[in-house]
Amino acid sequence: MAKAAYQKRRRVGGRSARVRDAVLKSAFELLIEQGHERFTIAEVAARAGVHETSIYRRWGTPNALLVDAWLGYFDDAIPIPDTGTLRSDLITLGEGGASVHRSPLGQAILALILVRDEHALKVKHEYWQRRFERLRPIFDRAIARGEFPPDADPIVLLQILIAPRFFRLLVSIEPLDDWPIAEAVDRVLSGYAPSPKRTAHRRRRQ
Amino acid sequence: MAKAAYQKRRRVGGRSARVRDAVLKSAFELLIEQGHERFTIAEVAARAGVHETSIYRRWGTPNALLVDAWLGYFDDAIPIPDTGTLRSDLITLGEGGASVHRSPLGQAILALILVRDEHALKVKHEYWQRRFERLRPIFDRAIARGEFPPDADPIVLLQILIAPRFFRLLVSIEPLDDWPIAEAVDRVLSGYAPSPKRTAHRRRRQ
Amino acid sequence: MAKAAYQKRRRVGGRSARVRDAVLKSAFELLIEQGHERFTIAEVAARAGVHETSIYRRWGTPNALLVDAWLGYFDDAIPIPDTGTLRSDLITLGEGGASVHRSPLGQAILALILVRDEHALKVKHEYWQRRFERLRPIFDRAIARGEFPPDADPIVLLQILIAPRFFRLLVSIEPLDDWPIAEAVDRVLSGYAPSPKRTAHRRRRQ
Amino acid sequence: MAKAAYQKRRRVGGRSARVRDAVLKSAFELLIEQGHERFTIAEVAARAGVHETSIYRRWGTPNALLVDAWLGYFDDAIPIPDTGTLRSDLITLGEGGASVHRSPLGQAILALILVRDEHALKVKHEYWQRRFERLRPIFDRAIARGEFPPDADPIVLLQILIAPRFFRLLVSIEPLDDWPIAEAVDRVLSGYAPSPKRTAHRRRRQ
DNA sequence: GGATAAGCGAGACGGTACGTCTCGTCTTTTG
DNA sequence: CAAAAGACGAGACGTACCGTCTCGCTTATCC
Repeated sequence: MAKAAYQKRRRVGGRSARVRDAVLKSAFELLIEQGHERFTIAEVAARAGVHETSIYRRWGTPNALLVDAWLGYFDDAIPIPDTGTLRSDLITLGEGGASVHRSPLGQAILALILVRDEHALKVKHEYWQRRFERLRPIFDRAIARGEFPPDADPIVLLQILIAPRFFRLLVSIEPLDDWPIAEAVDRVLSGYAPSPKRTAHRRRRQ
Repeated sequence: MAKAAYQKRRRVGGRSARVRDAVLKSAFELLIEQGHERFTIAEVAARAGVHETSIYRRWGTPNALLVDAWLGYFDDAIPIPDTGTLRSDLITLGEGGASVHRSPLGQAILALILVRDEHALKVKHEYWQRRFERLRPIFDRAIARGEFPPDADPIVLLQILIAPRFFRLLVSIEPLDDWPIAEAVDRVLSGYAPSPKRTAHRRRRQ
Repeated sequence: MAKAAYQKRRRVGGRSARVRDAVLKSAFELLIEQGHERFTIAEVAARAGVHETSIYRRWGTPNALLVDAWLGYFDDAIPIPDTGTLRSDLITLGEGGASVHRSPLGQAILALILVRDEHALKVKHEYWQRRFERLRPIFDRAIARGEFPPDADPIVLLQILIAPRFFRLLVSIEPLDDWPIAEAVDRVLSGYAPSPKRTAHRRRRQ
Repeated sequence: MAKAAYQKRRRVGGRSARVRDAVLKSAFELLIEQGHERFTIAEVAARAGVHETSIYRRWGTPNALLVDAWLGYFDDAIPIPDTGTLRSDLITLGEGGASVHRSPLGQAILALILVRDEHALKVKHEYWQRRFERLRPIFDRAIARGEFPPDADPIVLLQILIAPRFFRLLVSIEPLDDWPIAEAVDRVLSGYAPSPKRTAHRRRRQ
């Protein structure tokens, strides 16, 4: 795994490691404090007490540094709920997401969205694949409880519920507070109710 | 109204108007061709045959120009459907959206999302408010046909259906083709079916 | 002569004259207050309550306006002395010059020196010709008193005595206070003393 | 040692030195060719084959560059004479000055006079102090020959003789050819003749 | 344990874009 | 119709940031 190789290479405490850690830490803090607009290599270097050139040598571009900082420090802020019912799990998830966006961490998320070079796109794609994978247990439990059809794609449901948050933040520019989380969950969940009439949509995603 | 006064002052065809139109046209074309990254005032000025200073005088910043160009030229690219059923209208809408994002116009839309200064945010908010207002007739007709409950907020439904497109484009970086438009419409629409069991959610939005 | 034509055109009291006077007045004040560096047409126009274009129409360039303002308002600040002896006259003259350069009016003088377009050069040349002509009576009186040889050129003497002031202000950048006015007058005047040994230099200037 | 040789090589042929030299050379040439009016950073950069930004980084303003170029390239163009008599030395000096002003180098001198920011003033003050200091040997020799009183300030005499040249160039706008160099020297020198009657003025300058 | 490779600090430079300032001209509007 | 008002063309200035390069030195690694 990447981390082991990294550990071996870095010999915790060496100068390189010190530089690397200081830069990533300063980068992430700067990202949260000032947002994407003011995220400059010069400022990161100054905060980290490191020369700009060292950053260019390692990361090459501000965006690569930004993505690296994001990856290193952005642990999944929203825990995976297990409340006993799917409806409640999904509502908890939605509320967690909204609260993250109200915290300063939200800056970092938005910042990353603005980065659209190839590397960042790849990183983000993989992040969300992992994220959805880690949410799958919610649906495994729901299926076991008979709350969710085994042949439906949970990712579609998740994206339907999660997407409006980003839509309102990024596209339509509306406050998140207005969004009726529970209503949305209920409306959408109806489409997954175990009804004899609705057997139409099978899993279409691999 | 402001527009009338402006029209009166500008005597369509005057030098100012010529400059303004040439700039906006060039700006929008550049935006579509090259995207946000390569959208520079110098290039717009060169294309429009206008001096850079004139652009700075009028718009001040590249972003302001970008927003103005977008407003002036981005007419609603997705027509408002009227196919006879709500389900069919919504699917048509979704397919229209997907096709727009596959066209070069999609560049312009993404470009605007990356602009997050105060003015741009205001413009985008207002654009989407109008957009949703103009889609309301779809639901008026559906209500008349008994396909949609009169006390539900159609905007919530619309955002649920539209948002995943942007989520996949901007956040999770997935192709739009994978998205099951019809399935999503059917799932969500179930939550609005005139069922005796589900009368819970009243309009909560003003 | 230009002045006559101007008088005819100006219609004392008309709008044009009002504009002209306001502009010249503001221009001269600005010149004295802020010096040549900050002398801009925009500022003059603002102070005079006149549109910039009006100034451009009349004067064409900032320098022309500056020269005109200088001409109109810079009356000879140093009176022509008549103290009874040539030595005393020249010392008085020198002290007058030094005191002018210590007053805000000195700004205006320096400002004009920095203007070196053709028109300004011509104006300045003529100004100094007139100035020297007006100082000639000092020497007429001195000749009558036997203090100055009738065949010497007084302008040479005047320039020798006046020039160091400008040299120190413009070239060697030294304070005027250090300059020994009386000593210089005495030293130079020795060369014009009616001595049997020195009859060499006749007038060589036309 | 290797390091010393290396240092030496680097200072002479390093990139920075190359840039610096090219810029100063181009700047001085431009100054002489085109005068102060057309002295722009862009043109200097183009001539030196250097990027404009590099000039801004080093010198900040056009004036600072101009002054630096002047300092670096304006060696004393007028040699210090030693002809055997003070009178002859001073006449030679005056003729040298006049001839410099007739050469293209005169452009550079006038250009510098127009620059009156703080730095330029300081540089010019120091330049003339040095210049006068370097002319002092003329008077040491004259004193030894009994041609100049040991207690008089030679700088006063020098300024009296040099100043008219600048006065006519800058202030009264008259040709230099008209100026009677020898007459002026003779007149002024009379004031320094070792006469028993004239013991008035002692050195007042430190 | 000494040679050697890798990385860092320091400083400049090339390059792109931005935004400002002033001058001078041109067009539009108005009295 | 002439002057006022307003916008534009032109060009220089100065700034910010990005990314590259060279050099000298320190640290880590390897034989």
